[in-house]
Amino acid sequence: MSQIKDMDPEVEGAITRMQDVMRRLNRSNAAAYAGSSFSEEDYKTLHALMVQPYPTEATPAQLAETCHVTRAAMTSRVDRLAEAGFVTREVDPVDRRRIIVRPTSSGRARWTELIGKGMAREQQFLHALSEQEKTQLNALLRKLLLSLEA
Amino acid sequence: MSQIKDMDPEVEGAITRMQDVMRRLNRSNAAAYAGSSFSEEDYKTLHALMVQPYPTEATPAQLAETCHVTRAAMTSRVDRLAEAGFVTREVDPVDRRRIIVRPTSSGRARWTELIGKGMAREQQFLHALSEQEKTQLNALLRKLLLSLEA
DNA sequence: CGATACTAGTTCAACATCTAACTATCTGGC
DNA sequence: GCCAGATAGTTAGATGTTGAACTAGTATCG
Repeated sequence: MSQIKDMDPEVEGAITRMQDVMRRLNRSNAAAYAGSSFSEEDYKTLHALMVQPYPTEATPAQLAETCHVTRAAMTSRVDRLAEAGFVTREVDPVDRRRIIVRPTSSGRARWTELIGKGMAREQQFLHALSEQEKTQLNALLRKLLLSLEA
Repeated sequence: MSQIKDMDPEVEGAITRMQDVMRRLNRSNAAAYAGSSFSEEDYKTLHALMVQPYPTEATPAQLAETCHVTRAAMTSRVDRLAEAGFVTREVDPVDRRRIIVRPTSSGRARWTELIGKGMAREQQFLHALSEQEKTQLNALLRKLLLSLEA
Protein backbone atom coordinates (compact mmCIF):
# COMPACT_ATOMS: atom_id res chain seq x y z
CA MET A 1 0.00 0.00 0.00
CA SER A 2 1.33 3.36 -1.03
CA GLN A 3 1.77 6.56 0.91
CA ILE A 4 -1.52 7.87 2.20
CA LYS A 5 -1.42 11.56 2.79
CA ASP A 6 -4.31 13.60 4.17
CA MET A 7 -4.80 10.97 6.82
CA ASP A 8 -5.72 12.01 10.34
CA PRO A 9 -4.98 9.19 12.81
CA GLU A 10 -7.47 10.53 15.34
CA VAL A 11 -10.24 10.53 12.76
CA GLU A 12 -9.34 7.12 11.43
CA GLY A 13 -9.02 5.77 14.94
CA ALA A 14 -12.26 7.15 16.26
CA ILE A 15 -14.26 5.85 13.32
CA THR A 16 -12.59 2.45 13.24
CA ARG A 17 -13.08 2.06 16.97
CA MET A 18 -16.69 3.11 16.88
CA GLN A 19 -17.32 0.57 14.13
CA ASP A 20 -15.56 -2.04 16.20
CA VAL A 21 -17.58 -1.18 19.30
CA MET A 22 -20.85 -1.40 17.42
CA ARG A 23 -19.84 -4.67 15.81
CA ARG A 24 -19.20 -6.18 19.22
CA LEU A 25 -22.46 -4.85 20.59
CA ASN A 26 -24.40 -6.25 17.65
CA ARG A 27 -22.70 -9.60 18.04
CA SER A 28 -23.47 -9.67 21.72
CA ASN A 29 -27.13 -8.92 21.02
CA ALA A 30 -27.31 -11.43 18.19
CA ALA A 31 -25.84 -14.09 20.44
CA ALA A 32 -28.51 -13.38 23.04
CA TYR A 33 -31.24 -14.31 20.55
CA ALA A 34 -29.43 -17.18 18.84
CA GLY A 35 -31.09 -20.54 19.23
CA SER A 36 -34.40 -18.94 20.12
CA SER A 37 -37.34 -18.83 17.73
CA PHE A 38 -37.68 -15.16 18.65
CA SER A 39 -35.26 -13.09 16.61
CA GLU A 40 -33.55 -9.82 17.33
CA GLU A 41 -35.65 -8.16 14.62
CA ASP A 42 -38.75 -9.47 16.34
CA TYR A 43 -37.60 -7.87 19.57
CA LYS A 44 -36.73 -4.55 17.99
CA THR A 45 -40.10 -4.38 16.27
CA LEU A 46 -41.94 -5.28 19.45
CA HIS A 47 -39.88 -2.72 21.34
CA ALA A 48 -40.72 0.00 18.84
CA LEU A 49 -44.36 -0.81 19.47
CA MET A 50 -44.12 -0.95 23.27
CA VAL A 51 -42.31 2.37 23.38
CA GLN A 52 -45.26 4.17 21.78
CA PRO A 53 -47.15 6.61 24.03
CA TYR A 54 -50.49 5.41 25.40
CA PRO A 55 -52.43 3.73 23.91
CA THR A 56 -49.68 1.29 22.94
CA GLU A 57 -50.35 1.02 19.21
CA ALA A 58 -48.81 2.06 15.93
CA THR A 59 -49.11 1.77 12.18
CA PRO A 60 -46.58 -0.29 10.24
CA ALA A 61 -45.22 2.94 8.78
CA GLN A 62 -44.51 4.34 12.23
CA LEU A 63 -42.81 1.12 13.30
CA ALA A 64 -40.77 1.12 10.09
CA GLU A 65 -39.53 4.62 10.77
CA THR A 66 -38.65 3.85 14.37
CA CYS A 67 -36.78 0.71 13.33
CA HIS A 68 -35.10 2.44 10.39
CA VAL A 69 -36.29 -0.11 7.86
CA THR A 70 -38.61 0.28 4.88
CA ARG A 71 -42.35 -0.32 5.08
CA ALA A 72 -41.84 -3.36 2.90
CA ALA A 73 -39.56 -4.88 5.51
CA MET A 74 -42.01 -4.02 8.26
CA THR A 75 -44.76 -5.92 6.49
CA SER A 76 -42.92 -9.20 6.92
CA ARG A 77 -41.77 -8.32 10.43
CA VAL A 78 -45.32 -7.71 11.56
CA ASP A 79 -46.39 -10.85 9.68
CA ARG A 80 -44.07 -12.91 11.83
CA LEU A 81 -45.04 -11.27 15.11
CA ALA A 82 -48.76 -11.61 14.33
CA GLU A 83 -48.27 -15.22 13.26
CA ALA A 84 -46.57 -15.93 16.58
CA GLY A 85 -49.36 -14.19 18.45
CA PHE A 86 -47.36 -11.29 19.87
CA VAL A 87 -49.24 -8.52 18.07
CA THR A 88 -52.59 -8.02 16.36
CA ARG A 89 -53.30 -6.25 13.08
CA GLU A 90 -56.51 -4.29 12.78
CA VAL A 91 -57.84 -2.02 10.05
CA ASP A 92 -58.31 1.56 11.26
CA PRO A 93 -62.08 2.19 11.03
CA VAL A 94 -61.46 5.92 10.50
CA ASP A 95 -59.05 5.48 7.60
CA ARG A 96 -59.36 2.05 6.09
CA ARG A 97 -55.99 2.25 4.37
CA ARG A 98 -54.29 2.16 7.73
CA ILE A 99 -53.44 -0.85 9.84
CA ILE A 100 -53.18 -0.55 13.59
CA VAL A 101 -50.71 -2.86 15.29
CA ARG A 102 -51.17 -3.65 18.97
CA PRO A 103 -49.31 -5.96 21.33
CA THR A 104 -51.13 -8.96 22.77
CA SER A 105 -50.70 -9.79 26.44
CA SER A 106 -48.29 -12.46 25.29
CA GLY A 107 -46.34 -9.79 23.37
CA ARG A 108 -46.25 -7.49 26.39
CA ALA A 109 -44.98 -10.33 28.54
CA ARG A 110 -42.26 -11.23 26.06
CA TRP A 111 -41.10 -7.63 25.84
CA THR A 112 -41.03 -7.22 29.62
CA GLU A 113 -38.99 -10.37 29.88
CA LEU A 114 -36.45 -9.24 27.28
CA ILE A 115 -36.09 -5.52 27.98
CA GLY A 116 -34.45 -6.17 31.33
CA LYS A 117 -31.93 -8.56 29.88
CA GLY A 118 -31.17 -6.14 27.09
CA MET A 119 -30.45 -3.29 29.47
CA ALA A 120 -28.33 -5.52 31.65
CA ARG A 121 -26.34 -6.46 28.55
CA GLU A 122 -25.84 -2.81 27.64
CA GLN A 123 -24.72 -1.90 31.13
CA GLN A 124 -22.32 -4.80 31.23
CA PHE A 125 -21.07 -3.63 27.85
CA LEU A 126 -20.11 -0.20 29.18
CA HIS A 127 -19.14 -1.24 32.67
CA ALA A 128 -15.47 -0.46 32.05
CA LEU A 129 -16.26 3.24 31.84
CA SER A 130 -16.87 5.20 35.02
CA GLU A 131 -20.01 7.28 35.39
CA GLN A 132 -17.98 10.33 34.58
CA GLU A 133 -16.53 8.74 31.48
CA LYS A 134 -19.96 7.65 30.27
CA THR A 135 -21.16 11.21 30.71
CA GLN A 136 -18.14 12.46 28.83
CA LEU A 137 -18.73 9.99 26.00
CA ASN A 138 -22.35 11.03 25.82
CA ALA A 139 -21.42 14.69 25.65
CA LEU A 140 -19.04 14.08 22.75
CA LEU A 141 -21.58 11.99 20.86
CA ARG A 142 -24.29 14.55 21.46
CA LYS A 143 -22.13 17.30 20.09
CA LEU A 144 -21.24 15.17 17.08
CA LEU A 145 -24.85 14.31 16.35
CA LEU A 146 -25.89 17.91 16.70
CA SER A 147 -23.48 18.85 13.94
CA LEU A 148 -24.65 15.98 11.76
CA GLU A 149 -28.29 16.96 11.96
CA ALA A 150 -27.55 20.13 10.05
CA MET B 1 -45.05 1.36 28.12
CA SER B 2 -44.68 0.40 31.71
CA GLN B 3 -42.18 1.43 34.34
CA ILE B 4 -38.65 0.51 33.33
CA LYS B 5 -36.40 0.23 36.29
CA ASP B 6 -32.74 -0.69 36.16
CA MET B 7 -32.34 1.81 33.36
CA ASP B 8 -29.24 3.98 33.22
CA PRO B 9 -29.83 7.03 31.00
CA GLU B 10 -26.12 7.46 30.37
CA VAL B 11 -25.81 3.89 29.15
CA GLU B 12 -28.96 4.10 27.04
CA GLY B 13 -27.90 7.44 25.67
CA ALA B 14 -24.37 6.47 24.79
CA ILE B 15 -25.46 3.32 22.98
CA THR B 16 -28.35 4.94 21.17
CA ARG B 17 -26.14 7.81 20.08
CA MET B 18 -23.36 5.56 18.91
CA GLN B 19 -25.86 3.60 16.85
CA ASP B 20 -27.20 6.83 15.44
CA VAL B 21 -23.70 8.08 14.59
CA MET B 22 -22.83 4.84 12.82
CA ARG B 23 -26.12 4.86 10.92
CA ARG B 24 -25.37 8.32 9.63
CA LEU B 25 -21.84 7.39 8.69
CA ASN B 26 -23.03 4.31 6.84
CA ARG B 27 -25.65 6.33 5.03
CA SER B 28 -23.11 8.92 4.04
CA ASN B 29 -20.80 6.24 2.68
CA ALA B 30 -23.62 4.42 0.91
CA ALA B 31 -24.68 7.67 -0.73
CA ALA B 32 -21.14 8.19 -2.00
CA TYR B 33 -21.33 4.92 -3.97
CA ALA B 34 -24.97 5.17 -5.05
CA GLY B 35 -25.47 5.39 -8.79
CA SER B 36 -22.04 3.97 -9.46
CA SER B 37 -21.48 0.45 -10.73
CA PHE B 38 -18.80 0.17 -8.05
CA SER B 39 -20.39 -0.70 -4.72
CA GLU B 40 -19.32 0.04 -1.18
CA GLU B 41 -18.64 -3.66 -0.64
CA ASP B 42 -16.41 -3.62 -3.70
CA TYR B 43 -14.47 -0.77 -2.17
CA LYS B 44 -14.14 -2.36 1.22
CA THR B 45 -12.91 -5.59 -0.31
CA LEU B 46 -10.43 -3.78 -2.51
CA HIS B 47 -9.29 -1.74 0.47
CA ALA B 48 -8.73 -4.86 2.56
CA LEU B 49 -6.51 -6.10 -0.24
CA MET B 50 -4.57 -2.86 -0.74
CA VAL B 51 -3.90 -2.58 2.98
CA GLN B 52 -1.99 -5.87 2.98
CA PRO B 53 1.77 -5.62 3.57
CA TYR B 54 4.01 -6.01 0.54
CA PRO B 55 3.51 -7.86 -1.69
CA THR B 56 -0.06 -6.61 -2.01
CA GLU B 57 -1.89 -9.92 -2.10
CA ALA B 58 -4.17 -12.01 0.06
CA THR B 59 -6.25 -15.15 0.16
CA PRO B 60 -10.05 -14.90 0.18
CA ALA B 61 -10.00 -16.13 3.78
CA GLN B 62 -7.75 -13.25 4.84
CA LEU B 63 -9.94 -10.74 3.03
CA ALA B 64 -13.03 -12.26 4.61
CA GLU B 65 -11.57 -11.87 8.07
CA THR B 66 -10.50 -8.29 7.45
CA CYS B 67 -13.94 -7.40 6.10
CA HIS B 68 -15.75 -9.31 8.85
CA VAL B 69 -17.76 -11.42 6.44
CA THR B 70 -17.75 -15.17 5.85
CA ARG B 71 -15.59 -16.86 3.24
CA ALA B 72 -18.75 -17.66 1.35
CA ALA B 73 -19.58 -13.97 1.06
CA MET B 74 -16.03 -13.22 0.00
CA THR B 75 -16.30 -15.67 -2.87
CA SER B 76 -18.97 -13.58 -4.55
CA ARG B 77 -17.24 -10.33 -3.66
CA VAL B 78 -14.04 -11.44 -5.33
CA ASP B 79 -16.11 -12.79 -8.23
CA ARG B 80 -17.44 -9.33 -8.89
CA LEU B 81 -14.11 -7.56 -8.55
CA ALA B 82 -12.40 -10.10 -10.81
CA GLU B 83 -15.23 -9.86 -13.34
CA ALA B 84 -14.78 -6.09 -13.40
CA GLY B 85 -11.03 -6.45 -13.82
CA PHE B 86 -9.94 -4.91 -10.52
CA VAL B 87 -8.32 -8.03 -9.10
CA THR B 88 -6.89 -11.31 -10.35
CA ARG B 89 -7.37 -14.76 -8.88
CA GLU B 90 -4.48 -17.19 -9.04
CA VAL B 91 -3.98 -20.63 -7.57
CA ASP B 92 -1.11 -20.75 -5.09
CA PRO B 93 1.47 -23.09 -6.67
CA VAL B 94 2.74 -24.08 -3.23
CA ASP B 95 -0.67 -25.05 -1.82
CA ARG B 96 -3.15 -25.63 -4.58
CA ARG B 97 -6.15 -25.28 -2.25
CA ARG B 98 -5.32 -21.62 -1.82
CA ILE B 99 -6.24 -18.75 -4.10
CA ILE B 100 -4.12 -15.63 -4.22
CA VAL B 101 -5.94 -12.41 -4.93
CA ARG B 102 -4.00 -9.47 -6.33
CA PRO B 103 -5.06 -6.02 -7.48
CA THR B 104 -4.67 -5.12 -11.15
CA SER B 105 -3.34 -1.70 -12.07
CA SER B 106 -6.93 -0.73 -12.72
CA GLY B 107 -7.81 -1.86 -9.19
CA ARG B 108 -4.94 0.09 -7.69
CA ALA B 109 -6.03 3.18 -9.56
CA ARG B 110 -9.62 2.82 -8.42
CA TRP B 111 -8.56 2.42 -4.81
CA THR B 112 -6.26 5.44 -4.95
CA GLU B 113 -9.07 7.46 -6.41
CA LEU B 114 -11.53 6.45 -3.69
CA ILE B 115 -9.39 6.31 -0.56
CA GLY B 116 -8.87 10.08 -0.60
CA LYS B 117 -12.55 10.81 -0.94
CA GLY B 118 -13.32 8.37 1.85
CA MET B 119 -10.93 10.02 4.25
CA ALA B 120 -12.23 13.44 3.34
CA ARG B 121 -15.74 12.20 4.12
CA GLU B 122 -14.63 10.88 7.49
CA GLN B 123 -12.88 14.10 8.40
CA GLN B 124 -15.88 16.13 7.38
CA PHE B 125 -17.97 13.77 9.48
CA LEU B 126 -15.99 14.56 12.64
CA HIS B 127 -15.20 18.18 11.87
CA ALA B 128 -17.45 19.43 14.64
CA LEU B 129 -15.11 17.97 17.25
CA SER B 130 -11.88 19.77 18.08
CA GLU B 131 -8.59 17.91 17.94
CA GLN B 132 -8.71 17.63 21.69
CA GLU B 133 -12.23 16.24 21.63
CA LYS B 134 -11.32 13.70 18.97
CA THR B 135 -8.43 12.57 21.12
CA GLN B 136 -10.75 12.34 24.11
CA LEU B 137 -13.27 10.32 22.14
CA ASN B 138 -10.53 8.01 20.97
CA ALA B 139 -9.28 7.50 24.49
CA LEU B 140 -12.74 6.55 25.72
CA LEU B 141 -13.31 4.15 22.85
CA ARG B 142 -9.90 2.60 23.31
CA LYS B 143 -10.60 1.98 26.95
CA LEU B 144 -13.97 0.51 26.13
CA LEU B 145 -12.54 -1.81 23.49
CA LEU B 146 -9.79 -2.91 25.77
CA SER B 147 -12.36 -4.09 28.28
CA LEU B 148 -14.38 -5.84 25.56
CA GLU B 149 -11.46 -7.82 24.29
CA ALA B 150 -11.31 -9.74 27.54
C1' DC C 1 -69.66 15.46 -8.26
C1' DG C 2 -65.82 13.73 -10.47
C1' DA C 3 -61.12 13.56 -11.96
C1' DT C 4 -56.62 13.70 -10.15
C1' DA C 5 -53.12 13.34 -6.92
C1' DC C 6 -51.67 11.45 -2.81
C1' DT C 7 -51.12 7.96 0.94
C1' DA C 8 -50.84 3.18 3.46
C1' DG C 9 -49.80 -1.20 2.97
C1' DT C 10 -48.42 -5.16 0.30
C1' DT C 11 -46.11 -7.92 -3.22
C1' DC C 12 -42.26 -8.97 -6.12
C1' DA C 13 -37.57 -9.40 -7.97
C1' DA C 14 -32.87 -8.52 -6.96
C1' DC C 15 -29.21 -8.64 -3.76
C1' DA C 16 -25.89 -9.58 0.10
C1' DT C 17 -25.44 -12.20 3.73
C1' DC C 18 -25.33 -16.50 6.60
C1' DT C 19 -24.99 -21.61 7.71
C1' DA C 20 -24.19 -26.08 6.12
C1' DA C 21 -22.78 -29.26 2.84
C1' DC C 22 -19.50 -30.42 -0.65
C1' DT C 23 -14.94 -30.76 -3.46
C1' DA C 24 -10.23 -30.62 -3.67
C1' DT C 25 -6.00 -30.52 -1.44
C1' DC C 26 -2.72 -31.01 2.17
C1' DT C 27 -0.71 -33.11 6.65
C1' DG C 28 0.60 -36.43 10.13
C1' DG C 29 0.76 -40.70 12.12
C1' DC C 30 1.14 -45.53 11.43
C1' DG D 1 2.96 -45.04 1.00
C1' DC D 2 -1.71 -44.53 2.78
C1' DC D 3 -5.69 -43.21 5.24
C1' DA D 4 -8.02 -40.17 8.69
C1' DG D 5 -8.56 -35.65 9.75
C1' DA D 6 -7.88 -30.77 8.88
C1' DT D 7 -8.13 -26.83 5.70
C1' DA D 8 -9.34 -23.51 1.45
C1' DG D 9 -12.65 -22.35 -1.40
C1' DT D 10 -17.10 -22.89 -3.53
C1' DT D 11 -21.95 -23.94 -3.91
C1' DA D 12 -26.84 -24.30 -2.34
C1' DG D 13 -30.76 -22.95 0.31
C1' DA D 14 -32.73 -19.78 3.61
C1' DT D 15 -33.26 -15.20 5.48
C1' DG D 16 -33.87 -10.19 5.71
C1' DT D 17 -33.38 -6.21 3.30
C1' DT D 18 -34.27 -2.74 -0.48
C1' DG D 19 -36.62 -0.28 -4.42
C1' DA D 20 -40.22 -0.36 -7.61
C1' DA D 21 -44.69 -1.65 -9.05
C1' DC D 22 -49.35 -2.45 -7.54
C1' DT D 23 -53.96 -2.14 -4.87
C1' DA D 24 -57.08 0.15 -2.21
C1' DG D 25 -58.70 4.07 0.14
C1' DT D 26 -58.68 9.20 0.97
C1' DA D 27 -58.23 14.22 -0.01
C1' DT D 28 -58.33 18.22 -3.11
C1' DC D 29 -60.33 21.37 -6.01
C1' DG D 30 -62.39 22.90 -10.24
